Amino acid sequence: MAGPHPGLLMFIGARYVEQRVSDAVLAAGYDDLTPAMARAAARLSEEGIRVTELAEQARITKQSASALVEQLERCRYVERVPDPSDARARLVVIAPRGREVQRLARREERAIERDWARHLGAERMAALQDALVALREITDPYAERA
Amino acid sequence: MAGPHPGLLMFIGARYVEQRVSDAVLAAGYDDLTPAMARAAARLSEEGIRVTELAEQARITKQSASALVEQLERCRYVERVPDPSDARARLVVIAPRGREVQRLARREERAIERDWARHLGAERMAALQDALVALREITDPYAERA
DNA sequence: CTGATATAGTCAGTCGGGCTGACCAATACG
DNA sequence: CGTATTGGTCAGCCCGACTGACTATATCAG
Repeated sequence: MAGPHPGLLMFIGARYVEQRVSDAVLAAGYDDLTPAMARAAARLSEEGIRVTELAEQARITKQSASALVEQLERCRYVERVPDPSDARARLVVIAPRGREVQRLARREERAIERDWARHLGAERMAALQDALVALREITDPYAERA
Repeated sequence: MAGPHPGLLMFIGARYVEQRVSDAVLAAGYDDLTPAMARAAARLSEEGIRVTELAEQARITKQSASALVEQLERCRYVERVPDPSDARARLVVIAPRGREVQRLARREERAIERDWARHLGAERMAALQDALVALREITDPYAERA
């Protein structure tokens, strides 16, 4: 009776979202963005961030983060500028091309939410969101930012 | 207001489950099981399955599946026996050592469910499960088995 | 001030786990 | 039968993680 484990169901849902967003981005002609690049780029803004900090947030090594940023730079999704407050560091800043993709991705995410709400009904959708947020308190104690 | 996207929240939850189960398995001394091997092994039973079929279910190529089965066999988690109904094929069958790990993993999953239920309360937990199952209808139309 | 330590980042090398393409062996079928 | 299909392997590639060793700058204690 138990049915599939909620962890598996969440995995399926998460995979669906990633696939659909990635398809939308690809369909819009951004064919040089790998999933790993996209995941890193999602955390960038005009503000700028250091490679080390990015690595911590994404929970990868700074070497991996550095490699991803390099690719992103080559494809003109980001730029690297010197950090005025520390000569050792450089800030990774989102570039216009990167912003476009971020906007696109967010639009697709909103579309997914609408689809889900339509399928579940507003009430169950709210309950889902509520439970997921509450669960995060114990599954992600170190609070990664959205 | 919008809050984090449900897809991201599901990703966090799924990652938590995978990590915790994998930790439990490791702590029990099964240190030669990689995540990919474990994912493949989860789909095996005494019944036996062909590599090609396993590949389809896991959505990887038969070459990848074949490599994983080879590793699993080397570590004595599975055995390969000839398929009596087709001389080309061989059946991948779970071995005793593999069964042990499966039992261990299921036990940990149940523990996670208890923890989650305690944190959310029975009602919200049920609502979560309900919504996730319903959502699967549109996020996994080709119905992968648990 | 200076020397020790910490921090930002890179270089080099490894590994796991996906992928494609080419291929072999057995089976099924017109 | 001969041809197409199917189960599976072999070979080679690539991406994205990892560790370890290193440079350059910053910071802090004495």
